[in-house]
Amino acid sequence: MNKDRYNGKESFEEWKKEWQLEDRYNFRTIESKWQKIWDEEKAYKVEIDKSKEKFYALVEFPYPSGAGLHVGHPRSYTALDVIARKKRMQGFNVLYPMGFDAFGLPAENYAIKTGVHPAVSTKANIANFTRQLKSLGFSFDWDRCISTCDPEYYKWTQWMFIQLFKKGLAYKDKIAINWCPSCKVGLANEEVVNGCCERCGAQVVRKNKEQWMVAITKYADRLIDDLDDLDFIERVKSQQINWIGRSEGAELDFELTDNDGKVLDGKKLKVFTTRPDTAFGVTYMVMAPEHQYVKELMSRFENPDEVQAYVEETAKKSDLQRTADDSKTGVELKGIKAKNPFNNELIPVFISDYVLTGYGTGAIMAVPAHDQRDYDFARKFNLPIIQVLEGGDISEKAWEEDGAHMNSGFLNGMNKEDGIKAAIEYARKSGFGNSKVNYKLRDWVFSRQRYWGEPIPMVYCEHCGWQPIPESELPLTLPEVPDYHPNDEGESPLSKAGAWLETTCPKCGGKARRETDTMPNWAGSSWYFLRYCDPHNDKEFASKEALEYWMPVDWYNGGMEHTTLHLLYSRFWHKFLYDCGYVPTKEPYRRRTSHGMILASNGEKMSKSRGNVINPDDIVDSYGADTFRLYEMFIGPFDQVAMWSEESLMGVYRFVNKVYGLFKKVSETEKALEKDLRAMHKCIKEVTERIDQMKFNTAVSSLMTYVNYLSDKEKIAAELYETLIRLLCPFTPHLCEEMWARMGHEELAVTALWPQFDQNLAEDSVVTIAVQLCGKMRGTIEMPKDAAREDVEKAALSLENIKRQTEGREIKKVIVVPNKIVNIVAA
RNA sequence: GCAGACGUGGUGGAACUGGUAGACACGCCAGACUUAGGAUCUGGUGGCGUGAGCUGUGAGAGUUCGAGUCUCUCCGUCUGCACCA
Repeated sequence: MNKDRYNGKESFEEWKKEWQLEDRYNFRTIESKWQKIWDEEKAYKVEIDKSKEKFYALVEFPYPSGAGLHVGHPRSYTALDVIARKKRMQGFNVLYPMGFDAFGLPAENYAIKTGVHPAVSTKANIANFTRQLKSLGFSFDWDRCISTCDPEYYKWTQWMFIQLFKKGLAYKDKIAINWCPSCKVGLANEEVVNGCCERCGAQVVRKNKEQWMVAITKYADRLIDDLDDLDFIERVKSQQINWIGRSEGAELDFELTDNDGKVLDGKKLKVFTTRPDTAFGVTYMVMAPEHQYVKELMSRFENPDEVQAYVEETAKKSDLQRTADDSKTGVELKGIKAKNPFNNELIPVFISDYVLTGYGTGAIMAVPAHDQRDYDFARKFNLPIIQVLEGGDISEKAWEEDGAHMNSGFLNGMNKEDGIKAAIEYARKSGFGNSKVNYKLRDWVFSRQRYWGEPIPMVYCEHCGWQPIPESELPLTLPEVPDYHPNDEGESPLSKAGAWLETTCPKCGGKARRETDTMPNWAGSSWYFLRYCDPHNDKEFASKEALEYWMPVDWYNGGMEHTTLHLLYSRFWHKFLYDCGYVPTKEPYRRRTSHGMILASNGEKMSKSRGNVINPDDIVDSYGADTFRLYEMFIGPFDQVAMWSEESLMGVYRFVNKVYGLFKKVSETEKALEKDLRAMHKCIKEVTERIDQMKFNTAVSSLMTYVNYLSDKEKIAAELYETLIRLLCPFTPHLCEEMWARMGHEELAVTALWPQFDQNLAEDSVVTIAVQLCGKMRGTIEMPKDAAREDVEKAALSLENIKRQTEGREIKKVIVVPNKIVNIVAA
């Protein structure tokens, strides 16, 4: 017998004497007692058990920052903890793991400031997070805890990168990347918010650098199409689709010529357009200032100085400056023309910064009559505007709606769809173009000029180029470096790692140098849910058996801010592993939900600088973990933002104490009446359904209603109270565990069975029916459930109120909605 | 500008396929009780009206026996994307 459970007493009887004297709920001793017992008995440890149905609940693992847990974290963790606990009580084999996304910039910045090695501070932070998470009583299987900065973990992240490289999906390229001059680091498109660094807010500039890239664009179509079968909340789906930005159109070649129409050999200007059918309305062409032809043709221009000046001016601008100002600027490339392949007309060519180098081909055909941007530009530079779609007035602005084609040769009279088809067909036959799909999504910039990340397991050999290190040498561990500063040239601190850098080429055995960039912290989090399935495996990242049993994740909850970052990356990464045959499912997550943020009581974001941060430790200390958990579930609709309110928290605190106090009224001899059972079954039904629907706030109000009902009673039948304890257990496990033990149960409450409801008892036997006169409420009648229509009608018409008000009026019609309403329509 | 979500008491928010608007909680008011505790308990609480009653879900119209819910127009808030050809 576990003496801990009886507060050190020898028997249940002796312990009973102790708590019978207690009046108030002492959450401090009770919560820590059960946390210790759960820990010792490994109550949440889970193994593969094929006799049971599995359920994999997942929350985004935190970055272990020095600030500790934020009140936002437990909103997500408690929600899925409630779901995991309920599923466990319903007999599922539940995997609910936790770990740490431990590589990242703050640890490195801290190291720069203090000299403390990131590994040291990260370890301390993980210990603090673990303590905090345990103090909240989450049912994580701590034996499966992982950390992305652990070499045993990042060995596999590196291994997966090598697989990407081998399949040609990881490549080194010199491109203009987003460069944060403050962090001195390259950023992925997804990390740039409004032209600024997501992390520090500095304006991002373009910088040409050799970078490791990962070809996520190869998966663009599948990342869109496979969303169809997934149970993701709509805004996640639409944001991902929007971000990938698929658009169908055509690529067309426009030959470049000199002023007299003599074709310049090999210089065809390729453009992408979604409307090839408007080609007869093209009156000029525009290239991005970065376009390679600008450099290549410079000697031909009659105004090279002007062109060069514009190119330089554009290069100096940040992306933000470039997009903030939408007035059109540009320079004509004098001395060259483009030839419209549809009508062989010669048209001028410009450079302008409204054409982006990163999208399509970096050049456009301009149709000012039907595109507002082209229209603005044409007006400013006095270029002709030719209408080719009927229906609009183009004297003031572009006509961007649909209309039959005009001034368009063989396309005249066609609608949009046919016109596009015909134009592409013509281009294809004539050999100057074809249909083409374009994406806003860019390949993933995978290099970071940083210390605290996974080393990229590649070496450069003069003879053999980039080579992956042999897989037997993994993990390639992070070397020690004299200091953690990146330099202004954008070289990683690893470039100072001395002897570590020098190695031999795995192919030719000659001299080779290691890559010094590290991976972005989205790398480790792209596959962590796979490692949870088999976290201690040193032969594979996870065994086939474990992956086949546990995958996919059944329910994944996390922040909206990760929709186009982590969530997209990890779906891609997973699909890649699937294609290689390493994972059994083509998608990692079956269901994805998202919680709303928790704001300070005045509606502002909680932040250190505003000084309005609520520390979970303080709340646990003052009110207990159960109150904290329950409050976060009661605070409002789970998917919406919520404001922290200590006063509302008090209400929940009272409720928790009330449940404790109710125990005194529980009587073994008391029998539950039918009315009691109806209240109970109704509560079971509502709580069960509402948890599944993620309506935690109303699930809690059902429990409150039931508790209010019970507290009106003199004595409470044991059955009624036990059911309450089981229903409440996922929300407030410590309290429930204690009360469950006091009810005399030897097994843990967290392993108890989830109550079932009886549909007949969950509904009322007597219903209150509203009586309306011409749609206005006049009174109510009590009727047995499913009473006959005539009886209901009769009862309604005999209501005092109705009699009085219908006197002398003709009753035209009586509408009876069973068990709901009677509407009497009178003249 | 584009896309999406939303708008309900003093406050957070309930209301399943159109069917008693305001569940549950906070706050407030009145009372009880007390070895004073973050007390607790009882009753009340959308607005107007002594009352029967009237009125009420951002504004206006419409469909319907009946609209918070459906349709249209407008106003407002939030989120995401933003010169994507």
